[in-house]
Amino acid sequence: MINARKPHRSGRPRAGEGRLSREAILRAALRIVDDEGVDAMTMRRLASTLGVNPMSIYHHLPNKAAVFGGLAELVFADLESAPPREDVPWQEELKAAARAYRDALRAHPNLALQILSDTSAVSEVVVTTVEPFYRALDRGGLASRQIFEAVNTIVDFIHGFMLGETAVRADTFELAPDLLDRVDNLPAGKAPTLSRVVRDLGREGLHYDFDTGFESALTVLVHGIQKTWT
Amino acid sequence: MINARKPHRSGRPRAGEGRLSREAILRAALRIVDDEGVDAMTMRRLASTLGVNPMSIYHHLPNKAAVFGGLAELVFADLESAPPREDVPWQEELKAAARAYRDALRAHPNLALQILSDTSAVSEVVVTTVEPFYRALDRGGLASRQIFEAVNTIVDFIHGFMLGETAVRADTFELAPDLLDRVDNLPAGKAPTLSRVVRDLGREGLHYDFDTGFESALTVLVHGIQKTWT
DNA sequence: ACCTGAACACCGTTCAAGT
DNA sequence: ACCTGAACACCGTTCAAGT
Repeated sequence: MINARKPHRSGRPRAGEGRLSREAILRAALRIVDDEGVDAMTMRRLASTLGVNPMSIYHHLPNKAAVFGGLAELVFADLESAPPREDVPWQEELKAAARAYRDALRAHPNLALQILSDTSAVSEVVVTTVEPFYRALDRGGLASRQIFEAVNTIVDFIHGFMLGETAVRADTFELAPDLLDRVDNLPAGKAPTLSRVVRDLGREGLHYDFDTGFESALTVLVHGIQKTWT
Repeated sequence: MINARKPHRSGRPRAGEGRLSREAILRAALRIVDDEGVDAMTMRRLASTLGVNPMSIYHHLPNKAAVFGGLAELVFADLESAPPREDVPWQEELKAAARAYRDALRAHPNLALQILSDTSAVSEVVVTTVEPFYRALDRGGLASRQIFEAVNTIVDFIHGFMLGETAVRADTFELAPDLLDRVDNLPAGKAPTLSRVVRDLGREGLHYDFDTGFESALTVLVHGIQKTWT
């Protein structure tokens, strides 16, 4: 219970004292989520951080879901300012859009899962956030329907990727101890190809690097879009 | 509180009466999740369905997270029996693996999000479940490292796709009313390409079909893998 | 209009006690 | 060994009352 202030006594806030506002509440909520994770972000905890009665929050946001919805906005707000770049091939522009999108989610790892699983938050925010993808693919000469499908594919990939990335703390993690063990403990012949691949990679020191994995996937996706639709 | 049985009186279960077991608990839990969603699946509710004291469950599973972990196993268990098929090109085998993986998750839409966001559940289960992907790509002639990256890309895509698909009830939903409205309400010039594409699609009746979107993405991914690594 | 206090209907889990 | 009952330390939210 760090940062807790005494609740006001009843009635209007004293003059000069910062009053509660949607923005102040969301800022405090984001801090809690970033520092301690989504489970720590309870309405009671949030109120205590703000030095306020739990119920006061409900005058600015209708419920807890709305708090997380507001946080989704906050996270994607950083993303809207990416400037058009016509000095690189459209393929590079597309990759840049994907990297920016990933970075926005990565800036608040504890929040990513919450955002990705909140339908209304995602759809609300994705709309205003995908323009760079659309622009790049438009420059690539794709038809509207193709642009639409391609963007969905890339965005879905990024979401799935972030699910994995934000679930793990480090940028790089050793699959070897974990994965090799598990594969070795499988009944013989259960997953022969998987076993062989994992052992092959084990030799070169099986570590997984998220940046490399992301770039590798972007290459595949861009190649695929090109081959399918240009 | 449908299906609730009277709790036993204290002591051992009467002879002949089905005793509590990990399996019976998980089956009941899956039923609750499928019927009423993850939020309804509380330990107390689960116990009441089983006609048992809430604490009895803890003798078979250490906590609530373990219950959901067990459910993840259950869902993926259906997947392990897919037979090798060498009568189709490796590209088709790869797509078939992806479709089977999606179907397994789709069979329990309410559980999908829970599974996807549970790191330990996913990693535990994915290992035994990805062999068909590995086999297909091996037949495609990719090197171990490339197989590894390609599988990660596809699986991440499927996860992201399922995030979207399971968040929405219907197989098909009309983007038009929602999306068109939202795009029209954007400040002029904010997202010109997105606006144009959405209006283009609006003309042909902008509905989104998950099956079509999934197949379209598979084509892109397979093409991309081919172009990048073969 | 904005904030508070008490209360309601829940949670997951620990712990000691029953048989 | 397996199950129970009571209790602990929480939740989100409603509602009536304060200023």
